[in-house]
Amino acid sequence: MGYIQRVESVFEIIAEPNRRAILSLLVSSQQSVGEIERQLRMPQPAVSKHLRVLREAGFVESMVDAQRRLYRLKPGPFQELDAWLARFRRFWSGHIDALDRHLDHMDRQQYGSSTPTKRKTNPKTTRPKPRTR
Amino acid sequence: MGYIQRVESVFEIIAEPNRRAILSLLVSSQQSVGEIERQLRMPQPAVSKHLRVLREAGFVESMVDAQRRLYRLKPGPFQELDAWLARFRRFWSGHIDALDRHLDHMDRQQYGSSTPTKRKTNPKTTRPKPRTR
DNA sequence: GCTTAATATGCCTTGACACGTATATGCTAT
DNA sequence: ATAGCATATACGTGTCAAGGCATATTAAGC
Repeated sequence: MGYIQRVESVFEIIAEPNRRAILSLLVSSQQSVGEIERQLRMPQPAVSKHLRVLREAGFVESMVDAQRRLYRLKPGPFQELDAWLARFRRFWSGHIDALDRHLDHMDRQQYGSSTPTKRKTNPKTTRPKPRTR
Repeated sequence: MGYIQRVESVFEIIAEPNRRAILSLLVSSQQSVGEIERQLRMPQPAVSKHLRVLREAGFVESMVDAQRRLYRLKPGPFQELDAWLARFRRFWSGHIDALDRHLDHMDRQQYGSSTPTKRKTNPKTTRPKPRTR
C-alpha cells in the first residue's frame, strides 16, 4: 500500500467481498476494528487495510474512542452508486412499458444469454453485402 | 479467459470502467459489437471479451442479425444491485431521522474521513484497563 | 469455390491488489 | 517509565484479470 493516493472508483471499492461484509456490518451500528475483526473472523491487518480504503473513498468515517476507533457509514458513495443505477432503473422498476418498448423495438428472434457457439442458420434474412466500413 | 466458468459477482463485473461504458451505451438502445467498438474507440477483441463477461453474468443478451450480434440489456443483475443498495438506503433517502438516530447514538466527538495520523488528546475519558480478550 | 466483413477466442504479458507476517504507533493504566 | 491492548503500516508474495495481438469461426456476396 504505497503513498500514492489511488483514487479508486466506488465500484472498485465494493467489488471486494470483505469490504462489502464490513459495510453490511456497519449498517446495524458503528463498530470498532476489533469487533469487526471478531465478527468476520478476519485478521486485524486485513480489517484495518479495508477500512482505510473505505475511509479514503468516503464510505466510512472513524472516531477515536480511547485506544479504539469506531467506524460508521457515510452516505456519499452510496448516493453515487444509486445515481448510477438510476439510469438503468427504467428497465425494471415501475411499469413494464419502457421495457416492452425496448423489447419489441426489434422483431423477436432467437435470444440466448449463454455462449453462442452454435448459431442457427437464418436463411430468410437477405441482406446487402456489408460495406459499412 | 479459460474454460472455467468463473462466477463473478455483479459487483466485480461493474468494477471495470469499460464494461460500465458498454452498459451505458446500451441504455439508449441495442447495439452491435462494431457500433460499440466505434463509439468507445476500443479494440474489437476487448469489446467482445467484455460482452462475454457481461453476457455470462446476465447483464446483456445477444441476438443474431446476419453476421452481426446485437446486444441489449437484461434487468436481472441491476435488480440485484438495487437490492443490495437498498439496505443502505436508510442512511440518506427520505427523512433524516434514521441518519440522525445513528449520528447522536454517540456523543459528538472529532470525526474525520482522512488519515487519522494526528490524534487529539482526549483527557476527559477515563476508562478501565482493557481486558476484553 | 473464394473473398470480405463481423465477431469470437486463444495466448502471452503486465500490473494491480489482496493476503500473511512482522513491526510500528498510539493510548491507557499501573 | 513500563507493560499491555488496539490499531495502523510496511514489506514480500501470489494470483487473477485486463490489454494486445494473432487467429479462428461464421455469414454473406461474388
